[in-house]
Amino acid sequence: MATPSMEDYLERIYKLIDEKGYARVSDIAEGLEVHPSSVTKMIQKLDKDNYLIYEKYRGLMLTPKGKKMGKRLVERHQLLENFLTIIGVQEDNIYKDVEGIEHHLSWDSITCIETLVEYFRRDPGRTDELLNVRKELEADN
Amino acid sequence: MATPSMEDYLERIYKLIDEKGYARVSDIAEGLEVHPSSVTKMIQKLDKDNYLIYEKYRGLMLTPKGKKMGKRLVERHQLLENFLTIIGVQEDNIYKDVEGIEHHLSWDSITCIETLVEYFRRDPGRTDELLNVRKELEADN
DNA sequence: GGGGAAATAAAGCAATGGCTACGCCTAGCA
DNA sequence: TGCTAGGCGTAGCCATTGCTTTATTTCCCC
Repeated sequence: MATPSMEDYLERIYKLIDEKGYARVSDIAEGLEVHPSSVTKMIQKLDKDNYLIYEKYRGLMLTPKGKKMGKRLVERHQLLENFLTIIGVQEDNIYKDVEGIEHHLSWDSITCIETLVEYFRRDPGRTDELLNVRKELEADN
Repeated sequence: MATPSMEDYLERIYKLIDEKGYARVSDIAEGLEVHPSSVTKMIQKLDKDNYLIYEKYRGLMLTPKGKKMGKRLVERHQLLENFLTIIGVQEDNIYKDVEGIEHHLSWDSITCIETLVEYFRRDPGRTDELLNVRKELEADN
């Protein structure tokens, strides 16, 4: 099983490859705000766990396993951002909260949240009603 | 700011006091599945941070700050369980997921989730509709 | 072929939390 | 009142997770 940090790296790597076609150590380091040496170490771990194939100084390639996981991680992150946005969490809190919880939810929960987001997407009136509940609760104080 | 583990202890302590009137080291240890010595250490930390007043061998008392926080933590835990239940997460996953995320959500997010839970509570038809969305999504695969 | 940017290796540190071993209190029984 | 068992406390240690620092290596391009 991947640790939270491994997931962060994998997510970042997937995104970089998706956007630029490759993932360099320095780009990964910059994105995650860590030093390059930390990246090298983690890449070696990800290689050992077969998420990617790593060749020193040459670069890396995601394995099918790594691609699949990376994709899920990126989608999961996006989903959670959408979810928090929909229910009315302030922009400033969203990023940190997603960072905090994304590694701790079962795929079962993720699926259910997906459903929930789809539920609100299908009928915007539902979001309005949610907002009404909010206003009422706020009025009660 | 309290660390995740501090929150777990505080939550447990609050619950014990609420239910039995007092919180003994051994009860806390049992509840959290740790050794008593770990409990003593953490209690000292919680005392230092003014969540409780601790007298060796005598027991402990939550301060107003500790009571307030403990209450919030217990309620937060319950809320998250309710939330996951409502959206259809399997029982077996709920406890671990709540354990995982409870320490990583801003109070803003908690409030929004509270609203969401209230939204579904007010009209059970909404839960039915959510279930319908789920069935449709499942059918699509 | 040499210089500099990028990458890697090795060692170490810091935070968090837990455990073991042992010694100390104190309630409750005799 | 005094003893003792069980609960509690202290000190020191360990593991994990990640990150940094420093020093070295490699690659690429002029």
